[in-house]
Amino acid sequence: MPQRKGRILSGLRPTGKIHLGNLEGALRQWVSLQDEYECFYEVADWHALTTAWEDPSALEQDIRDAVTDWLSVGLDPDKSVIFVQSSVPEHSELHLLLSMIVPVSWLELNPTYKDWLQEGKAPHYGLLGYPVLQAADILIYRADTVPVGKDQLPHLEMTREIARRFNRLYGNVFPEPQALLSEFPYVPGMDGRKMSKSYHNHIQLADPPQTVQQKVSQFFTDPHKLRRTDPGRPEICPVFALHKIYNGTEAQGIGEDCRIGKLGCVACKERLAGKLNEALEPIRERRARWEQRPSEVDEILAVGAAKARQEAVKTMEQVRAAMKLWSPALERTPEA
RNA sequence: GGGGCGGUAGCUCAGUUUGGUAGAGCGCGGGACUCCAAAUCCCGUGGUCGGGGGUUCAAAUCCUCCUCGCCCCGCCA
Repeated sequence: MPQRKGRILSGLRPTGKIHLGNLEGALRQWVSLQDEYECFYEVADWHALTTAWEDPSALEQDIRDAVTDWLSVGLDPDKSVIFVQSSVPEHSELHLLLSMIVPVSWLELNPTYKDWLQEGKAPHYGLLGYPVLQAADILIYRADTVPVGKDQLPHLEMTREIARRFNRLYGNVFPEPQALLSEFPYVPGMDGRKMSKSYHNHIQLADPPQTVQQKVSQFFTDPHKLRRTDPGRPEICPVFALHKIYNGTEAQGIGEDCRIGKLGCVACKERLAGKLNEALEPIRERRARWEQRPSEVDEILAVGAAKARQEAVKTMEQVRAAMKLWSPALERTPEA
């Protein structure tokens, strides 16, 4: 293995087939980091349970769909460790131990938690502890680098504080993970809000060309541009935002033509759909191949889990030693 | 363990007092209008009324048992 810059842990909750927002917000960067860093990419199925606990029955398929997409966009199991969080039970042990040193007051500031309360919903233990589990995810691999967007910085700061507190109390076990800050293009959905599965405004990588075309035609546009020849405002148009991502060479001209009323929205959308399908086609082809080999996907996850677990087990040995915990012969497993 | 409140459309809820054809808003689908989309207007889709049993000509509504959820109190660790 060549010398790498450091070790990365990143993950996504398995929400099924991934969409353009996931692709631009995380996966594209994951792919590009594979050669420079030692990468651990996690399917955070326990995190998904914080909202899907009532009916987890779809999780299994969602995990398969997500990983199939990950592989289709170029995550390479020979370069990166691709695994499912719950396949590495050591995460839960570290989470438990960390939960002892995390004041509840830190967690009550979490915006997600506060929103939950605001909506009058009954919060549960797991939701409150979400940031602790995130910290465990990162620290258990002794990752020193975490790729994040600006909005995710506070979450990483929590992990750093937890690591500092642990290291001060018990000894220096964890590197304090650094943010690998990067600018992600804003990916709007069909209604102009941020693309998200929960808004139902998303375009999936697995969508067939006709579906992509249809969804693009349903995109929100500048409401001032009522007629084809009316001047539009590309800066507020989600279709233009996507042109900038997927039609880099023509985007500027399209923006100008829109602004002077030379280009109508129908034509503009048709051109975008074409570019989008051009970009998605190779992904779709690879996806079709992976779909025919589900057992290979399972095998990749099994190998990934074994590699991940190897590191996690090592970390937990250090953690138990640092905390001077009772340490029986854990290797002795019950007779089958 | 005790008590209070609640479960009605995909979502938020009204309707229960006084039994009489199950509603509204939002969402969703279609249409009109628009180069699309949005907005607006029109039309439509919407339900084991948590479950069983009972009273009654008739029960979302009254009685009863059960179940689930939230809150408060008590007890134990």
